[in-house]
Amino acid sequence: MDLWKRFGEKEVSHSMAHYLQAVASLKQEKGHARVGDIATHLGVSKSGVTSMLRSLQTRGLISHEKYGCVELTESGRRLAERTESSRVVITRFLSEILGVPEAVASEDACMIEHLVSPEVSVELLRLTSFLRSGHPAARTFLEAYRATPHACTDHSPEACAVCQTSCLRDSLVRDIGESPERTGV
Amino acid sequence: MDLWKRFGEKEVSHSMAHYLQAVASLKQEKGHARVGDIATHLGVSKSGVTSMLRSLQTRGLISHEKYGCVELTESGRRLAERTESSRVVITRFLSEILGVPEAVASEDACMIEHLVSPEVSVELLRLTSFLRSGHPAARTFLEAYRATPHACTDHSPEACAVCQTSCLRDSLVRDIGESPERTGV
DNA sequence: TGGGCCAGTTAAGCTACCTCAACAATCTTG
DNA sequence: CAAGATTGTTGAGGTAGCTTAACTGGCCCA
Repeated sequence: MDLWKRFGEKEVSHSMAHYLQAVASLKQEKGHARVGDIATHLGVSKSGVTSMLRSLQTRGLISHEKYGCVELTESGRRLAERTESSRVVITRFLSEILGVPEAVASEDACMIEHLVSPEVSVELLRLTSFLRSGHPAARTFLEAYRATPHACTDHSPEACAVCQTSCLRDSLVRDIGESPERTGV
Repeated sequence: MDLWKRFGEKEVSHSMAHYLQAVASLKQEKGHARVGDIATHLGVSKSGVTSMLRSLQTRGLISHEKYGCVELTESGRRLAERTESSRVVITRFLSEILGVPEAVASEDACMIEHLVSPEVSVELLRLTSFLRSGHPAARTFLEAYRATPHACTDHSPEACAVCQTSCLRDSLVRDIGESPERTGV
């Protein structure tokens, strides 16, 4: 089970995904993306940008020549778009369906957007979309769901359809609020 | 919007989370966790384990003295348990509710388990649990949901309750299957 | 035309996480 | 109780992704 090692084998790292998104968003905003713009946008040093651009170019995701503007290649553009879509889909699911605070939803989505496979994102979109569609079954379900407290509040694994040997909820709830304070959206 | 920079400020990295889980699982399995066991379990070198143990000890998550067994501290144990619970919750949601293949669900869960906040995990558990509870509204909903194709299949953003300006689904589906082959569960 | 200035690059250094190779400590066994 | 095998540590080296400091390229203007 060396699944965990694939973390380092992802197409792009968390940083890379955000550099790509920065380039895409700057191009859209001001028509071009330069080293300084990217540095400002991401809050990193210009030299950090230069060296990251080198490695993105090696991977064929951007093109950039000395002192020139940065361009996304076709695969870079697709990757940036996909990551962006994942982020939107995840954020909306977390805040509108699960009902977690906006700040938590945004932060979590930002952390995992580049790690979630497109298969999962597209199904998450389908679920969110159906629940928001106004379909009678969705409407009824949401009402019942909002009205029902968590089955595990009585700490009996038998009451919960997911917990098996021990109550999974216990190990989760005790850490809520311990995370670093999240600044407003 | 320096949200993305918090990636590096997480309590533990992906690797650390898996080292902690390895220690927990080895202790449960064989009563003790030694450097060699951990190395084998994770598929890394023993020297890699030694140095990671040093940094986990610095963070107060384990205790380990030269040539001795590794012990989780209280906070290490809690963190390991929480990560493990998140993984189980996420995996079950992805495969049982979203219906993505087991291999995809496991891999995605493994990638994000340590990044998802407990607030989100606990709500995900609540949703999964309610959907599996057999509650009439849940039953009806699942039936209708399984029977309804994705609203965006006609590529009209208007048809989808989530897509706004452009169809989010388009940028996701085109990359499905491009990910590295996933070996069986 | 030669300052001055800003953008961008290079260089050196840091942390994290891994590797392999060599050495040291501990355990096992004759 | 001393080989010898096993287990663990140290050390050097590599990649990724940042930092600061110093240097260079290109432009504008008196």
